[in-house]
Amino acid sequence: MSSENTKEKILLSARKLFVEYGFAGTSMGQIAKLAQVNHSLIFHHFENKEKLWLAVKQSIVKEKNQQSKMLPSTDQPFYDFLYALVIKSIKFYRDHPDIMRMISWQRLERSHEEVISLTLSSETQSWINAFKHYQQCGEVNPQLKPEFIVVFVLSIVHVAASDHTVFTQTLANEDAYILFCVERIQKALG
Amino acid sequence: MSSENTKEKILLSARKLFVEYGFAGTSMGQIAKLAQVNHSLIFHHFENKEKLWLAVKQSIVKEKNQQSKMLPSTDQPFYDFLYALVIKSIKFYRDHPDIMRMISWQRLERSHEEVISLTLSSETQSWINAFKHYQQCGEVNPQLKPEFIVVFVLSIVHVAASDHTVFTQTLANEDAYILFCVERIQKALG
DNA sequence: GCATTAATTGACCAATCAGTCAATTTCAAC
DNA sequence: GTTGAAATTGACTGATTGGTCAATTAATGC
Repeated sequence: MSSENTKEKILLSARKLFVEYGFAGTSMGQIAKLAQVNHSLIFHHFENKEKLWLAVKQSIVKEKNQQSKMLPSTDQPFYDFLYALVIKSIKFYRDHPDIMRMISWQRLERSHEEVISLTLSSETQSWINAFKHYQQCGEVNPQLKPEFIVVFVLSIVHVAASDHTVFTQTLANEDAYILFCVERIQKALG
Repeated sequence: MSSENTKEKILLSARKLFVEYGFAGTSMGQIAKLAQVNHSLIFHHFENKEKLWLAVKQSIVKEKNQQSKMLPSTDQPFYDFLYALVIKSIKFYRDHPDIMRMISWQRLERSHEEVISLTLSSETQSWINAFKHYQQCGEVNPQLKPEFIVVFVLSIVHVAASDHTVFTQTLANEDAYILFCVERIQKALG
């Protein structure tokens, strides 16, 4: 069963390089070298570069869907729920940096392809339902559109998890910022 | 003075292609073709691909600093200030899509280079001062760290301006969402 | 053990890559 | 009008690109 093994090796090497350097920035030669397989083997197993890219993307989608950040219980007070949600989301992004990078590459250099949609929006619906629940409890302002709340919260979480270097070179005390976010979101939605 | 003209043509074509396809995804041949100049002329005017990239980046930084989104007056009530700030920022991003794309390319494929820092953080200080002012007025909670406020607001604005397709395929009524953001931020910071 | 299928190899391809260079043209100053 | 410098050209390079293909090797089913 060396076949599946090498195919896996190629896929892993391709993933490493694609995530790091993107589609255009990665060559088949580099992938072969990293995977320590013959150049032509890649084409035998994955037809061409496009297909290999899609295979890598699919493997990331799969990983994302498997280890999907489960929603915290909605039985607890809203603040606890929100805190757990934010922490869990940030941890998820931190633990799976490939996903965010792949999404970014896709948006920049492969925005035309929609065959496999690699987005963060797949779990939106369960988030919406959770917020609706807290609106019925009276812990969240019932006049607010749940869809807006989700985008609002996700924006903040997304930047907190990975992106804040865009806005400030250094953000002293990241943990304090996360706490800040949770408290401000609660206040905003209450 | 055809010289400066062709140099400008090359720079504009390079910018168009770099912004669209990134560094690795753009070839000198493509640039020459688009600029309708001889291939070798590019090297005469810009030495090599790296230098050309830096020149493009610098031209974008220049444009950004010139047409920098001025801070709204802090003489008005906080809500009006905040609303103007958000609208202005979003409009700025929408009117200058090259800037955001270039920042994204830089972060993905050229994270090593810091010669010219193309960031959104250059105006952070004036934002901080504005928020401090409203904290003294009592319109913004004085216990909140101004640095945190800036990152918090910028996260929301950034996504509202360009990014929300990451989270939801379609966000019905974007204007309503912007209003939603302003109101929620005000509540969060009050 | 034999036949069939799949995995693996290395040689090869045309196209494209960034970059060089000598020769020529253009232009401006005197 | 001559001269010197800069702009422009086209031919060229060696390396790399994605991809093919026939031949060889290894694994599998019977």
